[in-house]
Amino acid sequence: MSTQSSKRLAKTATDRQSRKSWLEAALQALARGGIDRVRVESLAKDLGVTKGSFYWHFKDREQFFDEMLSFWAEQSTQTVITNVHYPTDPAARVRAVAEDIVRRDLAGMDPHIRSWTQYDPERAEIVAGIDKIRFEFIRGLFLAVGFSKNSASLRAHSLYRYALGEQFIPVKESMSQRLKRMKAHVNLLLQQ
Amino acid sequence: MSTQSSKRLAKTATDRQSRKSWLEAALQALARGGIDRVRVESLAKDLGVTKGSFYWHFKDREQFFDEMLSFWAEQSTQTVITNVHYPTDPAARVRAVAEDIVRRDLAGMDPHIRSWTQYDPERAEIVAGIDKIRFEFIRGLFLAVGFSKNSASLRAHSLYRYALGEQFIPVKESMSQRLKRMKAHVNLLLQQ
DNA sequence: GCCCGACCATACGCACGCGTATGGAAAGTA
DNA sequence: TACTTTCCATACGCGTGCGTATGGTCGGGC
Repeated sequence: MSTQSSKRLAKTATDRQSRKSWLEAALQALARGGIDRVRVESLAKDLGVTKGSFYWHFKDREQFFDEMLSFWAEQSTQTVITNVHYPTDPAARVRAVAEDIVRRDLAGMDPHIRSWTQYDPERAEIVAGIDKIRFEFIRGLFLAVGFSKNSASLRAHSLYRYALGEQFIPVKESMSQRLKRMKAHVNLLLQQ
Repeated sequence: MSTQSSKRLAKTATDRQSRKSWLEAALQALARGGIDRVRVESLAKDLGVTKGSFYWHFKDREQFFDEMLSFWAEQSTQTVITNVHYPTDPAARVRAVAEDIVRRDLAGMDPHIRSWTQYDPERAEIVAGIDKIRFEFIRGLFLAVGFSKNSASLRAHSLYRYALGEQFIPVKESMSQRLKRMKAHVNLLLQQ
């Protein structure tokens, strides 16, 4: 029984791959049309298979949604915090991270994830956890610059909320414009 | 034929009232569960009537959605810009408006409207129009303080995006906390 | 008192999409 | 080669919710 369950947990490589392709297709669909467009038969069509595959890999749509959120959370925190070969100068680090946020967010999933999970308390809680992690990371950057705890919190809030707000503005703007504004905004935050 | 059409346009008072009650119920439902929960039979139940009423007042769900958006846009721009007996001192005006934004947004429809219209280009365009109006209003406030065109634009962007980002943070925070942070943020923007 | 139009109730057809049941191919295992 | 496991295809039942068709009620003009 223990061997059985362990074998059950240790999925094969193709299994993982197939699951992953479902999740990736789902996030793409989410970004294009919201959670309402994430439908198993539609995704199956995109992947060139049928529902049979879906219900082999996943229990049902709800559990699939949970995995979507985990999938996003994982690759989201990774790209933000870990993958950093940023400058050592504290102020320069802030600028570099801010630029990265703009760049990542343009093709980002954040607004779609939020628009979706907003009405589901449990999932909203998970997103709030991600927010907290990111916030603390940014706050640490400002602390390193030399701001007081309160000042650093305030500036981290300003930066994070600015980035969030930026995502929900559906203006057709070039990335350079957004980058330019973000730089100016960061300049304000780094003052004094 | 002209009398007929004019009579068709001039709805009765109860007619208007009934339509309005449908729209108000719809916005409430939108705020609670997103556009997916805005369903005619559900709204009918809330209003204590049946679908018959809905399809008497509105053509179909899509047209009803259009009216929802118009309804929100109208009362949204009104409360933001027109209804102002704000201080005359420019800087004080900025602070007063910023506070009002926080207060209004806590019970606001903005995130729900955005989460909904985001995936519909035509409706997103309408929301973008509202954004523009608000932005210009805020920009005018900073111009009145004495900032240059560029500086005023930047600061208006920062303020508006901050407010937007704030709406999408589902943290259980008291209004006083949010107000406090907003004040601090505005202080940053009013510097120099 | 009759009629007409405004307003809503009731009942139905229909599409869409979820989940399930079952079959089948292909690859591994003995 | 027989048997099992993995993975997907096919077909169906079923609920939900939209739109429509039709009937009913009630007040206001003539």
